[in-house]
Amino acid sequence: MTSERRIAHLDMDAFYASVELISYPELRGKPVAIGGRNQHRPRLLADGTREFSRLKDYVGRGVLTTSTYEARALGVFSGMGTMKAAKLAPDTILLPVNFDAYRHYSRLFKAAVATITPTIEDRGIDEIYIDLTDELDESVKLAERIKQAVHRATGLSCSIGIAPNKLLAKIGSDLDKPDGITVLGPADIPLRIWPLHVRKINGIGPKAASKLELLGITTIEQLAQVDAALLQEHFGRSYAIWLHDVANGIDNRQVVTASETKSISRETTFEKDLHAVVDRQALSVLFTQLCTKLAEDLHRKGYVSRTIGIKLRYDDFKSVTRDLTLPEPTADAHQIRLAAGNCLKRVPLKKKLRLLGVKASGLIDASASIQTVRTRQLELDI
DNA sequence: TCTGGGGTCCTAGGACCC
DNA sequence: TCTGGGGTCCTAGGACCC
Repeated sequence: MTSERRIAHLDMDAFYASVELISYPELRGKPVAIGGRNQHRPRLLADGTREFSRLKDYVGRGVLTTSTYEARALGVFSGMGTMKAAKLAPDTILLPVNFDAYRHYSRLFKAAVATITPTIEDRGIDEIYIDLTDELDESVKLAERIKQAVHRATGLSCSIGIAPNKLLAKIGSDLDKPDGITVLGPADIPLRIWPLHVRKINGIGPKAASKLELLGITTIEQLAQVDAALLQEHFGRSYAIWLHDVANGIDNRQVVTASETKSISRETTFEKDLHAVVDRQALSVLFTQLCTKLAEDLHRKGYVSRTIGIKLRYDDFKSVTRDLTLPEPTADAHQIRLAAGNCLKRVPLKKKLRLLGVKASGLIDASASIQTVRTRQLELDI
């Protein structure tokens, strides 16, 4: 017999923006957007007050990472081009991203949750899943305790959804934001899940959603009731089965508490598009810098990599990748640069480029790798 | 004034080996 | 000489997520 699971999804409220407000409390209640580079760091004036950049001060490429709820009310959202946001709401305060601070608060809130309950799955910097099945307390009580612990540790609020699986818990945490608690059971599927747009399902992105829309499907209810054969025609067997399951609230994924890093990468979008021939010198310098940073990342995290890859994005936004598996794993900047250079030779370079990236995959624990090298050395000696 | 950076997972074809 | 599957590795691209 299987007992009903109890899964929570915890999502920090406007996380990056909320962390910034800890440093700049005078911005509380104002529209604030996060994005862009360091020249938009606030300046301390002689009278002790701070002067902030505004969206209208921004020039160049880039998107907003997030915004406060006040900015969202003006139509300024994460992922939006900064220039576009500036047109909509020119006087919105602009702050540069400060990932070190976000990582710090991320560690704090996760540690706080861990003092309440141990089975936690990391889902990035600002969200986690928690398996509460073995906890004794009632769900709302538990959620309140977790929220209190997070608030004590960080001063920040979060929203929590509790449901029989990850899919519903994730949808639930979004239903009462910010600072909410939502508990969903099977009976809530037709009442509270089916009226929602299919995009609320984690795993249905823009492409799948617009394909569904062409079939006349926009709500989860319509997806739940569509003929299975029609879905298979348009999406292939396994994705069609998955769509049908999630529309009916079915999701058997476990909460996974440990996972291994699969790849590490560095990429950069240029201020202006560059051409492989005309801007050869500048590109080469950037390319080497990326490889050096990647090598540092590998060293710091204790990995060596068997497969080095590159990514290019052209001015028409199309991208290509190439990769190369090496005979021996490496974390050496020069080796990485050589391999990446070889990859670059296999790519068309007529169009202008807007992005260049380098990636290390096939990661092996560096200390384990030393062992295999020693073993091989011994075999050679024999 | 379009569209960042760092990830994961899936699919699919070809090489190669048994 | 021709004809098989199966399994694994490598590569490329794409969708999606935070």
